[in-house]
This record gives sequence, structure tokens and C-alpha cells, in this order.
Amino acid sequence: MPLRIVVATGSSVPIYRQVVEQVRLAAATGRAKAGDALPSVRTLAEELVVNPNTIAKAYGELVREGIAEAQPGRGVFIAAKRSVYSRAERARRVEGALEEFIHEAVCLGMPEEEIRALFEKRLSRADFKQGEDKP
Amino acid sequence: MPLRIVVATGSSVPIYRQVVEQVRLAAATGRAKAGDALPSVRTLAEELVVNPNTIAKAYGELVREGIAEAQPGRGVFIAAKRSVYSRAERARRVEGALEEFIHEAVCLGMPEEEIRALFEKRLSRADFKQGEDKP
Amino acid sequence: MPLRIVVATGSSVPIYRQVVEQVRLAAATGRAKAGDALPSVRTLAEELVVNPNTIAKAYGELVREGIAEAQPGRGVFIAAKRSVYSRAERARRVEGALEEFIHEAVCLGMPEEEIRALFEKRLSRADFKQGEDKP
Amino acid sequence: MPLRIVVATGSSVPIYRQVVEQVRLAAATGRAKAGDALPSVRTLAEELVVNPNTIAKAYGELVREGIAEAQPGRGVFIAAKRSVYSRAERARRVEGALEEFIHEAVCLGMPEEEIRALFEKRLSRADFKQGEDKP
DNA sequence: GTGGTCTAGACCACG
DNA sequence: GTGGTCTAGACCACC
Repeated sequence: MPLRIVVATGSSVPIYRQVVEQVRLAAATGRAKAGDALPSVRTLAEELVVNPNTIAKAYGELVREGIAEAQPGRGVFIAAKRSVYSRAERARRVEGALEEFIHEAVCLGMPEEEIRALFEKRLSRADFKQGEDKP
Repeated sequence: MPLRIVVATGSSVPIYRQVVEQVRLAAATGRAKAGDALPSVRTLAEELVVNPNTIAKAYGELVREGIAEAQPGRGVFIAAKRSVYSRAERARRVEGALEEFIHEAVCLGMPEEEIRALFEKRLSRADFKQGEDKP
Repeated sequence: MPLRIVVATGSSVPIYRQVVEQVRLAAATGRAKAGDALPSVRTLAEELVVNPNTIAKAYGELVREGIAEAQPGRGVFIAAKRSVYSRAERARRVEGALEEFIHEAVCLGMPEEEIRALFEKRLSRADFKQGEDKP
Repeated sequence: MPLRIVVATGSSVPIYRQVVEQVRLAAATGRAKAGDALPSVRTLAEELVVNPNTIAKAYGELVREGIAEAQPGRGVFIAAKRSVYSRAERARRVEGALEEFIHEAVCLGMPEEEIRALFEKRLSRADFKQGEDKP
């Protein structure tokens, strides 16, 4: 089973980003293992009824990030785990989302304990091994 | 004093959103009270050296959110407090941002404790009384 | 002077890569400073007589790498230096080129001392502060 | 024994290039001598489980480089040693790869000593007698 | 005006 | 068949 990818075409988050994040997640949680093949650009494009370029853009990003490797003429594969990201690099990348969350909450007048409670509740639901797909 | 608004043109967050959030925050924290006047679109546009359309768009959003009320020919005013937000209403509104943050972090392979540390660090910097605007 | 970019359309290295590397280099050597504006996508596309998408692709990569920041409606700017890359990340990224060089040299029967001499000669010509453009 | 050739289908370097480089190396190091036969296109293709076109392309390149000679109807053979390469000729051939490596490193902000350390580490792993093929 | 996303379709290298 | 690059042109959000 070559990794199932689904997208919500109605969403405001770009299709190519949805693809990138699903693969990134699958690789991070171990659902996709090093060497696993991704669906071919054209195949996935047909399946999702989007333009092949959109998929190519997503795969290109995964390759540049080192999460996948492209073997021209053969396909795209999950790369050997390369110690993932450094702590600082990870922090930098989620910084924006954290900022947005705290800012929103404070703007709405949410008290500190309520923010923390919400955060802990969600964190406890997070799956660090297998899933994390929004149900 | 008709509510001081500042924007960072260097920031990557859209100017109109900066304006919206500052007013929203001021209303949420009590810095701006019901009935207080917002600066006129043209005045504020000149002061911030931005396009009047940008301010108009921000004010429009505030009106749609029920935070401000436009009184044609007179100006825009902070709306009567809609009983603030209920706990559930607040939770609903920040849910998306929380989701995004946790999702991003997990995708990048960040372990639970690291996510919590980042969150607490940022939370400790938050100002629950007066500011929260990115300096 | 908003950073001069030139490309060799005849080269086998993709145009968008040429653009990425020139900007990356300029940022690394200090020739382009944080906050400096890049030429607009459309402007540069006209100047280089290439499709705007090609430039957009290059800029997008720079943004994802954290070298530049896009401010929709305003333009693309060199980002504040974010501690650049970690040592390990840098090593990972040049690994391929190093491998290629050593492999080529060994294949051609070049003795160790000759490889080292060639390397040191080229390294001594490298400019770590201002230039590095292939003359 | 007609020269053993192995390829790593998992590698990101094209198969035909792996073949070219192995033969080139074998010729450079003396492992393959002038007049030695290369495996036939079809034999090798079957052995490596790759498309015959791929092997034909590799052999074609070797012939163009003067490393091998095709004798129609008989097969492909290692060419008479063209007095190996002169020092200058060797230098010219690896120049591009060296340039690429140094350029990349400098672009990424890698300091001189770090570049040298990386280079020396890799050089110490190089095998100047028999292998150099990526295992 | 700016950048961001997507579609459609082309050509090339690789297998 | 595979992915990689480029062109052309569209629509959107933002200023």
C-alpha cells in the first residue's frame, strides 16, 4: 500500500501544502518508512483530480526538505531518516504557528490558565507515533 | 485620546490584520471602551502612511465581527460589549490556531516535552493586560 | 541598488537555481543585507526574459529556506539573519557536491596530493565576505 | 573474468552514470586493461535487471570519451590507454565539480576551516587503488 | 502594483 | 512509464 493521500479541495490551505504535510507527517510518525514509494506524480494528480504540476510542486518541496528523494525515471521515495531537524530548526519552523495561537487567545481575552488547559488537552490527543491525521 | 494604533510595515503579517487585531485586543482588554471612537479612515491612513483602502478593509472586518459599529457620517465606534465571549466561544475561535501549531510541531518530529517547553516559554512572555502586539 | 541578478540561459543549470544561488550567495557574503528588497517577480522576469513563474519558483524556494521573506502586496525582502544553518545541516547540503568532486578526481586517477593541491588553490580564491560570483 | 559491475538501484545517481563511472574507474586504476572486454549490453542488462537501453547509453558514453571502443559484431572493449591523462587534463576535468562544491559551501555560509575539515574527512575515505564506488 | 496558487501543455532526461 | 523544467495565462489576496 503506497501511502494514501487525500486532500480537501475546498480548503483554504493550498493543495500542494496539504500533500506536503501529509507526507511529512507520515514520515515523522513512522507510518511511511524510508524507501517507501510515493504515488507517482501523474497517478496522484489523476486520483486527486488536480494538475500534475501541483503534485510535482509538493514533491519538489519534500525533496528539498530532505524528506523524500526523487529518482528520475523511477519515482519518488521516502528518504533515509537524516536525523530529521535540529532542535533550533524545528523551533524556528513552528514559531509562527505558536505566535498566532497565543496572540489569538490573548486577543480574545482568554486567561492564562484557560489557554494552558486548552493546549494540554489538545497535546494529550496528539499521536507521536502513528496517526495525527485530523479525523 | 482616540486609541493609538501602530503597525510594523516590515512584518510579514498584512497591515489590515495588524489593525484588526490591535483594535480587537484593545476592546478585549478594556483599553478601548464601548462607544470610544476609532480614528477616521483617512486620518489613520495618513498617520500610518498606508493606503486608505487598507484601513477601510480593517474597519469593515471589525464591524462584521461586531467589535465596532459604523455610524455613517459620524465615524466608527467600539461596539457595546457583547458580553465578551463565552468560554466555549473563545475556545472555538482559537481552535484552528492551536490545531495548526500542534500539527506542525508533530509533523516536524518535535517530542512532547519540547512542544510544551516552547509553549510555556512563549506564554510567559504574553501580556494579558495591555499589549501582546508584536513589537 | 536592489541587487543585480544575471543568468546564463544557455547553461544546463536551471534558471531558477541560478537565481536562488545568486541571492543565497549575496545574503551569505553580506552583499545583500537583511531588509534589502529583491527585484519584483514580474520585473526580474522581464529583465531576464523568462517566465514570471520561473522567478516565482526561485523566490518561493528562498522564502522556504528562510533566506527571504515575502510580504504579499509589497515585495520580497532579504530576511533577518536567522543564525543561517546549523553545522550539520550545512554539511548535509554540500555532501553531494563533495562526493561528486572526490569521485571524479579519483576516477581520473588523480593522486591524493594533487587533489589536495587543487582544492587548496581554489579555496584560497574563495571570498568569504563579498564576492564569489563566478567571473 | 570480464569486469564486475554493480549498481545501486536505490541511489539517486542515474544507473547509466554508475556504469560509466565504474568502468572509467576500473580503466583509470588498472583494474581493467586495454583490450579487456566489457560484458555485452544484453548480458549486463539482464544481470543488473535494468533496461538494455540504459546499458547501451552508458557504453555509448564510454566510447565517446575514448575509454572504450566498440567493435561492431564483436563487443565493446577497453581502449588502448591514451597515455592516461596529463596533469592539466585531469585538473580541467574535475574543475567543474570543485567549483560547484566550493560555491555551494560558501553560499551556505560555511567557514573556510569547516570546508577543509569536510574535504579532508572525505578524502581520507577515498580509495586510490581499487574501489571508490559507493557501496 | 505586489506575491501565491493553480491549470494546461510542452520538452527533456532517465528507465 | 518516471520526474524536472519551463512557458502561458488565469484568479486571488494584499497594498
